[in-house]
Amino acid sequence: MTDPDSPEPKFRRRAEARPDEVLDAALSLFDEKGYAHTSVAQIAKTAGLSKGAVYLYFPSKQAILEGLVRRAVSPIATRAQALVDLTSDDARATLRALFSLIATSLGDPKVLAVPKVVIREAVVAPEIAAMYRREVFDHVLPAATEIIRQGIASGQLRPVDPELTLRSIIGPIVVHLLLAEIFDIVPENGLSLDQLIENHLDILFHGVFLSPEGSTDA
Amino acid sequence: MTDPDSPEPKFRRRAEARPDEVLDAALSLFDEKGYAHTSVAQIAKTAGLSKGAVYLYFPSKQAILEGLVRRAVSPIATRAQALVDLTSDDARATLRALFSLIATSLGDPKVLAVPKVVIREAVVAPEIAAMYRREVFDHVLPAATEIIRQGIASGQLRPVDPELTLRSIIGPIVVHLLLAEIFDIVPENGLSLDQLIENHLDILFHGVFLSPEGSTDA
DNA sequence: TGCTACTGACTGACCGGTCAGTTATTTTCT
DNA sequence: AGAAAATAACTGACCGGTCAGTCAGTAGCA
Repeated sequence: MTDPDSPEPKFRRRAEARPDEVLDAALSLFDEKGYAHTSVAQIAKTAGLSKGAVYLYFPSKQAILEGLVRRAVSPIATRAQALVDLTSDDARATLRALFSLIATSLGDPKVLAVPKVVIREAVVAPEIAAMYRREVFDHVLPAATEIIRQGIASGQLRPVDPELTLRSIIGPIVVHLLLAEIFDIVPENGLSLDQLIENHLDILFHGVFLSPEGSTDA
Repeated sequence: MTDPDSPEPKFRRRAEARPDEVLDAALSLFDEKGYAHTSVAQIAKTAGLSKGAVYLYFPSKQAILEGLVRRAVSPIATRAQALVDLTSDDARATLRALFSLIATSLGDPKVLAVPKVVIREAVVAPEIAAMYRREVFDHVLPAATEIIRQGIASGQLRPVDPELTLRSIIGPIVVHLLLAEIFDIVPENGLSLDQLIENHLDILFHGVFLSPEGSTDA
C-alpha cells in the first residue's frame, strides 16, 4: 500500500520507512473513524506492524497526531511563498491564480483530511490546533491579506477591509467542502469546486446585483 | 438556575425539570471538552444528580447528544418560515434582513455550540449529522436559495447560480466563526460579526473591483 | 555475540450502563 | 389528625469491556 519497490520482505526491517507508514495508517483511520475511536492497535495493524513497534517510533498516541500534522504542514510554508510569488500586476489574474492554488491543494483528499482532523480534535488537543495555526494560518493568511492590500494600493480593488475581505474570498470554498464532507449536501450540479469558484469569481468581480445604484454605507 | 420558586430544595425531586438540566450540563461540557472526553458521571455531577438518575431520563450517552440536538433544532423550522416571510420586494433589504437573522442567531454561544458539537461528532455519530441536516439544512438552505431565485426572477439580481451563490453569501460568516472559535484567529479590529457582514454586503453589492471592465465567462 | 527491529501478553485506569437498595413524597387507612 | 403503605425520585457500588502504554522476550542480522 505504501511502497511497492521492495518485492516481498516477509519480515521487514526498515526502520526508516516505518514512521511514514504509521502516519499513513493513522491518517486514514482518523479521517474515517475519528481520533478517539481509533486504537493504537488498529493503527499498528493497518500499518503492518505490532502495537509495541509503534511505540518505538512515537512516544504516545497524541504524538502520532502531532507527527501527522507536522508532516502535512511542512510543505505549506513553501506554498505561502508561492502565494506571494504569484502576485501579478493584474489583480484579477492574481485572484484566479489564488483560487487555482487553493482548488488544487484542497482537491487532494489526503491534504484535506488533516485540517478536518485538526478541527475535530482542536478542543481536546489545543496545542495541535495552535501548531496548525502557527505553521499554516500565520503564514498563509498574512500573505493573502497582503495580496488584497496591494490590489487596493494599486488602485484596482475598491477600499475594502483586507482581513474581512479575505473571509469573503475563501469562505465559500470552506462551506462548500464542509456541507459536502460533513452533511453530504451537494449542489444539484454536483460537487465541482471549479464551478463554485467560477460563480464566486463572477460575484467578486461584479457583485450580485444588476443595478449598481443604492449607496449602502452604515 | 432554572426555577427560583422553590426556596431551598435540599434534595430536589422535580422530574420535569431534570432532562433540561442534564442537557444544559451536557452542552457546556461537550462544547468545552468534546463528547468523547466527557463522562456521564461528569454530566451528572454538573447537573446536580447522580449517574444513575441520568439514565432515568436518557437511555444512553448518545441519547443525550440526540436530545441536545433535537432541543436546539426544533425552533429552527420556525426560523426558516421567518426567512421566507422576510422576503420583500427590495432584494437588498431582504439580504440585509437575512444577515441580521443569521447574526443574531449565531451570536448566541449556546446556539452556536450545538452545530459545533455536531460537526465534531459527525464521523462518530452520522445519524446525528443526518438528523441535523434533515431538521436544519433541508429547511434553511432551500428557503434561502429560493430567495436568491426570486431576486433573479424579479430582475434585481444577476443570473448567478442560486445554490452556489448561497455559499458565497454564508461562507464568510462560517469561516469567520471557524477561525475564531477553533484557531483563535480574530481580525485586528476584533471579532465583530456586524463589521464582517457590512464589508461582505459591500462586496456582494459592488464586487471587489473598481473598474467594471473585463468580461469573465468561462 | 551483540545489536537492531520487533512482538504481543499484560497492567492499570477509565467509563458506559445496571441494579439492588435508599430516601423523599403522596396516598390510603384509621 | 397521625401512622402506615405505596410510589416516585434518586443513589453509588459494581460489572464488563476497552484501550494507552509497558516490558520481557524473540527473530533476524553482522
